[in-house]
Parts: sequence; structure tokens; C-alpha cells
Amino acid sequence: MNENINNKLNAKSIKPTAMRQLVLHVLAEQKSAVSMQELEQKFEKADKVTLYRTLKTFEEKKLIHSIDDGTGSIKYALCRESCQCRPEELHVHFYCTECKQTYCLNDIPIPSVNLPVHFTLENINMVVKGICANCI
Amino acid sequence: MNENINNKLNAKSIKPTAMRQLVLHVLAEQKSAVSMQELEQKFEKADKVTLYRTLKTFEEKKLIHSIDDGTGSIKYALCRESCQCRPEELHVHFYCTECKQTYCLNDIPIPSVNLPVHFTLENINMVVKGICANCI
DNA sequence: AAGTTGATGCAATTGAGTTGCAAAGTTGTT
DNA sequence: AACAACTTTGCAACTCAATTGCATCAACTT
Repeated sequence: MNENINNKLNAKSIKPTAMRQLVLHVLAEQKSAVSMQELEQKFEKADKVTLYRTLKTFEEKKLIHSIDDGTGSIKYALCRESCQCRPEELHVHFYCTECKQTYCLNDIPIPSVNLPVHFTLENINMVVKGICANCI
Repeated sequence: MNENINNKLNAKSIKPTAMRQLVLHVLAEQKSAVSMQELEQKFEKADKVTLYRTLKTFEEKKLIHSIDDGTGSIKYALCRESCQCRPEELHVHFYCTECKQTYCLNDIPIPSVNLPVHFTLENINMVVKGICANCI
């Protein structure tokens, strides 16, 4: 397990410090995307700023991606193996207004959009709001 | 012109106060979606909170819609005539990373998404980032 | 004119995100 | 082992948008 964690960090050329192992471990357990605040609460003692910078590093190295689900706090979730976070690889996110959880709909790619002429595409954020299967 | 403004307010059953007429007037002039801060600067003297509440009212009454474009400040834009802000009516938004403007792509409806079973849909936010035609 | 309701303006608070800086830890070199 | 060079961590403090409380003001009702 620890092997696995270190492998993932190494694969993205992130130095495997204790903190980073811990954060990655917790992230890997989540079924939904989590905010910095939620993560913070999952540790006994955790410095907000270290967490913040850890997440930034993870995101830069494309180990995780962030989702702005419109709730005011950004959520983070693990990327899939070998993800490059390119527009074609992105998936839809779902925010449940009942349980307030944000889920990666990994199997639902973001549909392509025909932009007006001379518009270039870099990135897409698509968040669907509604009620998830568990809350109906 | 003033007639027009009052008609729009009345049509959505919003009491046409001076402030609201003014804000609606300025909103109608915009080519892109604007933040509260940007709006504030367009007035000589404007109280942030009044503006805030005016926008809230407008949004509740579906005179405007808000866009969370991921920049950290919410943008507002007029809805089209007779818009109910239902999922089928929503359009894609475009954030230009060059000019930092957020545009309503009114002619591009949000593509439909096949959600997993038992997920219900209430709303969709779709923001495409890239470079707009003016900035290329 | 008094009373009720809604709108406005100021002050102050919240809450997420961010920066600065010094201490602690890591790595590589002699 | 000792040193320098670099990275990571932790605390304090700050920024900035959004929001709330409360008192005042305007408009409409009886």
C-alpha cells in the first residue's frame, strides 16, 4: 500500500515526504471530491497552509485535479492513472444538492462544443447539479 | 429607454426603484458578464451591499443569471427575454484567459448529458476557457 | 397621520485562499 | 562528519469576495 503511494508520487516526480504520503493516502480513500477544509479535518494535526501547498503541488504535477463546483470551496480528486488533464480527457462533475457531495463522473466525458470561429479551447469545467442516486 | 427598463422590471415583478433601474441599465450595456466589483466601479457612488442585494433580487426573479467562471468572482449577465433558467435553456459560457472577459455564448446550448441511473438534473454550469476571437 | 412593508447604506463579520518568513528537514559535496 | 544549497513545513498575518446585522429611509395602506 505504502509502496503504491510512493509509486504514484514518484511517477509524477513528486518527492514523497511524510505529509504528501499521508495526503495522497487520504485522497485515495475518498469516494467524492473533497475540499481543503474537509481534508484538514481528517487529520489530527494539520496545517492549512501545508495542505494548501501540497494540493497545489499535486495539481501542478497532475496527480489530482480541482473542481470548482460553485459552492465556494474548491474540491480536489485524484486523477486517473496517466491522466494529462487535457480537454479531451476531462469528465463531468456532479454536485448533489442533497448530500452536498461532489462526484467525478469519470465515465462521462465532457461533450465537445463547437465554439464560434477563432475561439480556441484550453479547458472546460462542467458541473451538473441535482440529486444523486443515493439521495433519491 | 427608461420605458423599456421599467417594462423589464415589471415583467419580472421587481419594484422599479432608482437603484434597480440604474443597475439594469448598466447591465444592459455590457457585452460580457460583469462582476459585482466591476459594476461597483461603473457608478459614482454605489454601495456594495445594495448592489449585492440588487443582483440577488434580479437573479431570484430570473432577470439575470450568474456565472461562476472560476476566477473567484461571480459574473452576472442579463437573461434573454422570457428565460426561465431551466436546464434546457442554459447556454455555454466562455472565459478568455487573455482579456479576462466572460462571455455568454447565447447560441450554444449546453449539450445534454446522460447521467447515471437515478441521478436527477437541476442545473448545469459549463465554462469553456480559452482565447476569444478578439484576442487571437 | 400612523403603521406596515420593503429598500438602502454603513459597519462589521465570515470564510476561503494566499503570501512572507523563519525553522526544520533533505540532499549533495568535500 | 561538516558544510552549503535547496526544499518542505508551520505559524502569523493578510487579501478579497461574499454575507449579515442593524438602523434609517421611502413607499404604500388603512
